Amino acid sequence: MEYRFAEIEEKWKKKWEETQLYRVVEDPSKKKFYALSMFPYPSGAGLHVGHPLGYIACDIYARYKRLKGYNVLHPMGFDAFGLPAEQYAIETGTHPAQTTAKAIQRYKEQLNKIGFSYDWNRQIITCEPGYYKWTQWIFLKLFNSWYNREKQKAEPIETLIKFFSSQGCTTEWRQFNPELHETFSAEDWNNFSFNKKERILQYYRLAYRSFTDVNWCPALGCVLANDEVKDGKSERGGFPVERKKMRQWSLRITEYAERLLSGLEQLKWSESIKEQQKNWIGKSEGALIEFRIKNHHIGLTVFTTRPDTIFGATFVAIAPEHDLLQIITTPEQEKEVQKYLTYVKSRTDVERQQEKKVTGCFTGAYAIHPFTGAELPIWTAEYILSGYGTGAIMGVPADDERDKKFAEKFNIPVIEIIDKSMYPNAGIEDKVGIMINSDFLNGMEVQDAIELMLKKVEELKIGKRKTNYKLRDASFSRQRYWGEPFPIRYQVHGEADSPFIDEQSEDEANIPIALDESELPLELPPVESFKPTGDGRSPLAHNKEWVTKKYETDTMPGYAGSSWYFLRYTDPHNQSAFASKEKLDYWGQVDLYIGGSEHAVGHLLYARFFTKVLFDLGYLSFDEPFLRLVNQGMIQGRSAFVFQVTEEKKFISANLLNGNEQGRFIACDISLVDNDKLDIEAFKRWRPEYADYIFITDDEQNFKVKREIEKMSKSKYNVINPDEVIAKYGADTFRLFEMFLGPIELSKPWDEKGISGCYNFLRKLWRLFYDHEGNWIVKDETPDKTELKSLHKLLKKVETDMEQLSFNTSVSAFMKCVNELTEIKCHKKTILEQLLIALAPFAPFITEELYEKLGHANSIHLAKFPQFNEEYLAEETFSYPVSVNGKLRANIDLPLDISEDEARERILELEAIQKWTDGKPIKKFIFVKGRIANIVV
RNA sequence: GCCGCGGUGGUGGAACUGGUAGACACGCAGGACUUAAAAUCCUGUGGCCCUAAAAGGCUGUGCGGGUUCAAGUCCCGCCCGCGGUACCA
Repeated sequence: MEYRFAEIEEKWKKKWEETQLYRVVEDPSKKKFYALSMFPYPSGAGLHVGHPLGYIACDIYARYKRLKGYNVLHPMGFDAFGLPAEQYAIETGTHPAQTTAKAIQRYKEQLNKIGFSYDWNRQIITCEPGYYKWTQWIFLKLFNSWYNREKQKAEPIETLIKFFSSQGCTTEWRQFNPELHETFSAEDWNNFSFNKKERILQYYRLAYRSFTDVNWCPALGCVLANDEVKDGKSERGGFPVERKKMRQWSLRITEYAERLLSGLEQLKWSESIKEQQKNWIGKSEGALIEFRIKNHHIGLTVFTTRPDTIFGATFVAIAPEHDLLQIITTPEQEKEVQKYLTYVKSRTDVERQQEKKVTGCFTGAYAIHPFTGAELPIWTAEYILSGYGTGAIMGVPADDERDKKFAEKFNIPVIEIIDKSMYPNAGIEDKVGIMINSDFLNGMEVQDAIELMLKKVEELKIGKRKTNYKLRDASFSRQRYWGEPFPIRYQVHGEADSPFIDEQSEDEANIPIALDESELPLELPPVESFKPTGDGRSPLAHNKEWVTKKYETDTMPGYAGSSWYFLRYTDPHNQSAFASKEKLDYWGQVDLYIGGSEHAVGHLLYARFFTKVLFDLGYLSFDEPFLRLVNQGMIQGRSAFVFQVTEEKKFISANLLNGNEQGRFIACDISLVDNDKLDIEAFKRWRPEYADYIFITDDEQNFKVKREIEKMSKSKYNVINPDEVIAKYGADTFRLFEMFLGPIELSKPWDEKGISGCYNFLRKLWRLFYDHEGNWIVKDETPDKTELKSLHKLLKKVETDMEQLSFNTSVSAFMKCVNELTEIKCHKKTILEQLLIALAPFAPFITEELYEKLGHANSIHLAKFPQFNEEYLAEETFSYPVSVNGKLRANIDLPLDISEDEARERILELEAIQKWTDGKPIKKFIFVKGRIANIVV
């Protein structure tokens, strides 16, 4: 009987579904394990071979854990709200719900072919009202909470209201938000109107609406979060992004900066992802220092991480957007400053990033140096960012690269303050050296000077220690249709009190009112057009009923639903809670999370934030969602190109090109290429416009294409569809091969050449059970030592590999074991049975089939993973490599339990020893038992 | 620039705490079977030298140094590649 994978896989897919083999329920008698793959966004293009890599790895581990006796939660679902489906809807008019449903169906079909052990009963789809009801519910929790800095946790907004009504708000109050610019007494508070109170509360709510700078993408007609913008362009589509002030929703993630940072320590994540999150959060410790302004009563506060360098400060610079700029600019400089501001505004973000010009303008004002009393000119410059620190700096040209350039350009004096002669390799900004020209700091090491200056500044009350973070609040509204509606309605304007938070607002100037939980889900209504309105409002504004009801017309961003989906899997059908406490407590944190590293600062940070908030509010008993994170590498495609000669109807084979030809490379579909050879006729059918072109072939009549490794994508015609691979070799081979390609973290091109090795392996395995004539050749005999050793060597290897997810080496070990068993003609049942169980996570179909043939009524996937036994691995003799001065000379078999002295005797008895040592006396005899023997002469 | 990761045969990649570098697979070469091809099986396969052959020798993990009886692995100084990030004070 031959190994007929198609039949086998069809048979078991059906059976598994019928018997609900992978259904999992909470079972307190068993230890739980939660293995999760990042759920996909189902695009119309379907899966390519790169997508399942992480899923397969996760599935192997989940299956392994199950064999090890764990109760394993291994769910799958779909991230279904988002831009691509909506862009498609705008182009075609098809409702995104339809496109999405179709794509999901396709994805599921493809996934099921690969033989995953998902419990599909737990499937979740983020765009279904049953799911997004709870996304909305969580939004309400965010809206109705504030961050208590004293207790370092989120609390219901009621506690803040209670505080205000009994204590009011003073500048001394730790929670006082300087953005508010307002203090009040308890009595004031109690007399405030509803709108006024709400306006103040907006400064504390974890989800709040404000008028702020946002990344506006005109082409997409919507706002983007910082992590959705790359190099001044939108991550999706690559459209230019502008800075714009808009009224919109944000999440106060900045309050969690410190916890998001310190929480990383305990996590088993890759260094690179942790590092990326750390950089994104961007903690830096320094000081706020106040400079008095000449002829003004106000002060100017700067942020610096180098207070020690203050004696080197020769100017002060503020951001062009700084509030004080207009106030301090002198009449003489007024014109210049206005001119400069016009210039700054004309510069787009992209321009700013590409050409970093040193520009600036003197304001005419002077700051008074707090120690020397010197008058420092105040400049405004575009290199000072309004969003970071205080938007103002003290310029120290001697010790800061940018300040130095600035001073050089505008002829500002430099005062050297640090002697770095002791550190010849130190850069200008390195925190080393001895202080000079710095009054009471002179002679000190930089590190000590920083500390002393911090103390001094606080003592003199001209500043204080301050920790700054780069992390910004997360933009949370999208002027889009295909997303979760906000459970918010606006209070109709028209009352006496001030409109809304920002005075600039012009329309629907209202206070946002949270819907009641009982009103959820607030379902997404139908609209006539999916096009953005063009005036910055979402397509929901087209829906009259929606507008009449004063609902928020923006929708939530893509990451809303994906920031908590892992919690919903624990209890996906719950109607009365996002998940029950018991189930959340049982399944707890995700033990293993596998997904792409592109989510390093987006999804992974938001998910941690949501988890922490829910933890603070008492809904969870853990505040980190993902204990261990593994990022699978990308599988790249090998794109193919044909060379077309300029202005001639001619293509030239790539191996004939010498680089002097004039022409261009045209991407060609890789399905038309076999072993770099193009099927010319097929190419002409694919691209009829080239039907009458001439193809110059090489001596062997072959037309070769140029290959290039690129990201796999439909537009590059280099996509490999897993369905095709599975049809050709079967899912088991596909799974093995994806793992065999290399470590999962590694990016590598898909090269199908090697797949035959994996396919052959399975056929060799099959041959251990059936001979060429199809006779069953498994015997019920007692295994001997060699056979046991071969098996247990494998079992041990697999077990250690599993914990490191080092699946490529495991697959190799299986190959080696099967080779060995084939060689010694081992067809013994006990050996083969254990081999199958160990292999089951990797190749679930073939192992299931053979296991049944061995006479088992139960599924192999419910078996127990065989425990390796060290005894079988023990050697009787060991072949000691004997080296002289580190150079290997011979291998000598010695009994394993031989003592060191005896071994030395035996080695020294060897005749050849004289030759090796050249007759020189032996100085030392190094004897590493079980490893090596080395003689030093 | 800064941060992180890496550099091993023709290729993908192995190598536990420093201890016989190149497991496993592909590819390639030779052989068996076959009229032939495919498939399958067997043998060989880092490079160089020597040999009729066997045996043997030298060399070899990006480059240059160092520590050690022993270095792909540790230390110092470079080079290159990938990923992230950037007027963040």
